[in-house]
Amino acid sequence: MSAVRPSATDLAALHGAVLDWYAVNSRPLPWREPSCSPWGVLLSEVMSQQTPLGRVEPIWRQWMERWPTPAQLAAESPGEVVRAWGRLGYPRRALRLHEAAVVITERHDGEVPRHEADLRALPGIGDYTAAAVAAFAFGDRSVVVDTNVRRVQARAVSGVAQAAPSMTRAEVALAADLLPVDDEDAATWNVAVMELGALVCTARSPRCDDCPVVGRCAWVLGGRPAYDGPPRRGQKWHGTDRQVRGVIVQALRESPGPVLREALAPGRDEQQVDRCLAGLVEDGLVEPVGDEHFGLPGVEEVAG
DNA sequence: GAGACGTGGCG
DNA sequence: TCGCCAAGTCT
Repeated sequence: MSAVRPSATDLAALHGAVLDWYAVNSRPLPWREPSCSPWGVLLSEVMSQQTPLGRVEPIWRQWMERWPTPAQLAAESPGEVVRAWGRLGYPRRALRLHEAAVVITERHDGEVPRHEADLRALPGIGDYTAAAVAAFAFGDRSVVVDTNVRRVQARAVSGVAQAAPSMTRAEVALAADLLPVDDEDAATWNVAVMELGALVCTARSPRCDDCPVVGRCAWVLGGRPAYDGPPRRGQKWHGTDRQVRGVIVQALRESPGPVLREALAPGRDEQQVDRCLAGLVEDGLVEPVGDEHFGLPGVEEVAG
């Protein structure tokens, strides 16, 4: 990626256009309310990893109702947390959220840490989420780079149809260059660029007619050239361990207590089921109970 | 750094 | 229909 960097004048115009657009077009998500706690913000960010926001919102509301503080989640059994995760996907996130709640309770006096480095040290919190929580919960001038930001930057600044398969240092450096100097503007800018990527500068069919920066978009100005980088690795699904793991965990979510091994994933290859079970136990998502049963961790009541 | 890791909706 | 994709993280 070339080290394109807009001039100060262009940068100011870019900031103005995007911030104005956001002021009018932002979605009223509950975790964007000023009254939302840092814990609520952290929850929303982890739930949103690789997951459409529409699916996140109802679960987020349930969690905030049930566990309004880290200490309350920490006091819950991991299994009930995995159950409450529902079908959001990647249930290890639920487990890590529980672990993070324990760490916050024991080492941070029950308060979500406000510094990016401390956030980054929590289980399940990577570079993106640490920066996002620091920015959105505490108003930090952190550099937030997610898939939306990467795509908007790729098009508007670098002039290519899409970003590379994995994030580069150059992309982070560019995002840092684009960040407004003012703290408050920076925090809004971070969420505004993400929102622009989510609503207008989308992956499939970007709505350039509705874009506040179409007039200064390097990709549009360059005639919207097709992507010519390395292909993204496609994810297999049918028949994979991943699918069987999903079947097993869902069966356990639907049962009040441990389930007989044979009833976990009926009709599936036995060897594969055993392998997946071993992996799930290793991950802490499933717990063996007695000789032939498996349950969600810490959920011991036997099904009728 | 490549690959694993859920789930469901959309073009 | 079916591959692509969605506010990534961890090993």
